[in-house]
Parts: sequence; C-alpha cells; structure tokens
Amino acid sequence: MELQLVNERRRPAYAAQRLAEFAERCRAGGLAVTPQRIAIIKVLLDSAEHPRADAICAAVRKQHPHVSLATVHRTLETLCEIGEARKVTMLHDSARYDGNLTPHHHVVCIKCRCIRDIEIPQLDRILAGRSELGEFTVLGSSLEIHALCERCGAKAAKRATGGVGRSQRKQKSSK
Amino acid sequence: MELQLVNERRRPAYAAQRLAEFAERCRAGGLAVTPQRIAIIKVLLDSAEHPRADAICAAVRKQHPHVSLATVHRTLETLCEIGEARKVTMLHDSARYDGNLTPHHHVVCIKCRCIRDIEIPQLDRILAGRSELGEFTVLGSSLEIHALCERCGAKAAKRATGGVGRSQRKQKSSK
DNA sequence: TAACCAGATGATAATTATTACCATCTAGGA
DNA sequence: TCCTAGATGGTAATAATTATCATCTGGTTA
Ligand SMILES: [Mn+2]
Ligand SMILES: [Mn+2]
Ligand SMILES: [Zn+2]
Ligand SMILES: [Zn+2]
Repeated sequence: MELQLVNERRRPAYAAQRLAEFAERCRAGGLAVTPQRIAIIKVLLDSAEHPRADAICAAVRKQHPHVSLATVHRTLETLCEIGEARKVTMLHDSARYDGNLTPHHHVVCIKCRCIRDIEIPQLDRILAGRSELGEFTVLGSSLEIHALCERCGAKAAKRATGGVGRSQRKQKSSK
Repeated sequence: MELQLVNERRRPAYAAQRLAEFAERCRAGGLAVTPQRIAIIKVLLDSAEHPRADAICAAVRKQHPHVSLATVHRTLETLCEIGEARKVTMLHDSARYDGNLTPHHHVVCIKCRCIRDIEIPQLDRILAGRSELGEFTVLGSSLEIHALCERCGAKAAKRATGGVGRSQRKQKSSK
C-alpha cells in the first residue's frame, strides 16, 4: 500500500515548526521580515487547500484588512523563490495541449518551459489497478518531472563560470 | 532503465493513424467534421511541443488564414472532451500554492479541483538518483493523480441513477 | 439536388489572473 | 534616531480565456 493520502493531523505541528523558523529563513534569503509576509505564510501553512492567491488574500485580510492582492501575489512568488513554498504545478500560466493519447508523462524545463514526453512503465504499474485513494476515485495520472533542458543548463553553467550574465525570459511560443 | 524519453520517430506514423480515424471519431462524438477541426488536430498531432492555443492558431493560419483564435480555443476544449486530446496539466487556470515542503504528490478532483496531498515512496525511489534524462538535468517531480472526490463522485452517481440533473461548476475558492 | 437547421465559426466584448508602475512607507542597519 | 534599499498599496496594463451574437455550413431529409 505504498500510495496513500497524507495524514492531515501532522499539519499543525509542521506549521508551527516552519513558522518558528520563518523569520530566520527570510534573513537568510536577504528578505525583510514584514507583517504581510508573516501573515501570508501563516495562512499558507495552515491551509490544506492548496489555495489560490485570491483565497490567501481573503484569509489574510481577516486579520490585516489593508493587505493588497498585488502584495500577496508578489509574496507568494518570493516564497517560492527562497524555497519556503511551492506551486502545485509550474505549468499554470496557460493551457498546453497534447495530441498523444498513449499513456505517458512529461519532463518540463523550469526555465524555458519546453516539454518532452517520457515513459515510466513502472509508475503506470504502481497506479494500475488502484481505483480508490481515500475518498477519491482514481481515473488517471500525470507526472511532471522538473528539469533543466540542454540549452538552459548550458546557459546556467556559462553564467556560473563567468560568461556574460545575459538574463533570460520564459519562452513564449510565438508572439 | 524504466524511465526514458519517448522516441520521436514514432510520431509521424501515429499522427497519420489518428488523423485517418479522426472524421469517424468526430461523428461518434456527435460532432461535425469541419475543415477547422481537421486543421487543428493536424497541427496538434504533428507537434512535439505541447503547444498553447495561440501557437496552434498561428500554425493553422499558415493554411487557413481566416481561422479565429476563439475557434481554436473552443476546438481544443472539444477535442479534450471527446478524448482526442488532453491537457498537459488540468491545473492551468491559476496558480495553486503549497506550504508543505516535504516530498509529496497530489490527487486532484477533475470536477471541483480540490487537491489533497499523497505520499508515494515507491515513486520517489524510482526518481531518486536519476539526475539525467536524455538532454535534461532532473531536479524534482510532481505527480498529479486525476480523480473524483467523494462529493463529486456522489453527485455523478445520483445523476446517473435519475437524480435531479443539477449542473455543477468548477469550484472557485472565494469570489 | 435543393432546402433546412442545429451546431460551428468569426469578430469582438467581457472576464479573470497576473504583472507593471509608481508614490509612499518601513525594516533593519549605522 | 536617521537613512535608505527594499516592501507595500493602489491602480493601470497585459495576457489568457470565455461569452456573445450575427452569420455560415455540414449533414440530413425530401
Ligand atoms: Mn505529451
Ligand atoms: Mn501539497
Ligand atoms: Zn530550457
Ligand atoms: Zn470534487
């Protein structure tokens, strides 16, 4: 039974721990410890919902009614950058379509967002014949492997070894 | 080596096969076989890029310069509904944040989009110690299990057994 | 084949999520 | 306490997607 829902009772202790370390982590990341940032990470740590920015903003405003939605967006992005939060998927900016119906998964470059198909028969085997997961009825799955593609990896390496630090933007197909 | 890039040489044959069956599949789904739909699925089948609607539209317009972007969006959605295409992730509408940094994955209800944490130590083992994948440098991963939650599953069952067919919308946190 | 019409399309407006701006504020160091 | 780089709030701008609606057409029927 190597596939199960995470026990939600662990959350309060985990959240308390993380919150206690938060100010220190901000300083380590060169960030000011502002009341907004504290309020936002508190809401995030206490939630099991994997909330959107607007929901987090609404929750934060119960205590700090003045907080701006823009600040919530910025802060969440910042938290992800210093590794204090993550996004459920990094492919949330726009819909990406796939005509390949054979069971497969994807590698995604975290810089340029290029995507390639991969096969993981082992994974498919783990999930096959598994139709229940707690209160959920399983229908399918999709693994997203986070990676650096060759081009982006090369650029990162060059930058690190003293190459010209030319900044790079997310790849947008055709604009 | 149970984890590898899909061989791209298979694509042309696969695309040809799917295209040949396409008209038939449309009829089976009760859809008209329009030149726009054919052009769109062609582009999608020929692409390894997992393209966005705008990129697909641009490609289609090389042959049919009149096609509307709205039609491309609608058609892609339709193709997903009849199972002729899929989205790389179903969580593309907005960013969902997670404060839980322990390695874990997610079950997502395809109807209301609620998300819960799951653990799959076996999967983590498959990926651990795997740092290269073709030309990609692996950094991490995230599995998205598609499912029906208890509430949505119950509603679907009730509808099927003759309950009042009340339509249901995607859950939007707080609006 | 011609006439018909439900469903499909194109053009455009509206909506939603996110980011950009910029004037003002403040955390944290001197 | 004073100073300033960085943070915030309010709002405009951008980008992706959906809604609307007048017009068109694939596929069925006579
Ligand atoms: Mn794919
Ligand atoms: Mn999670
Ligand atoms: Zn890349
Ligand atoms: Zn649900």
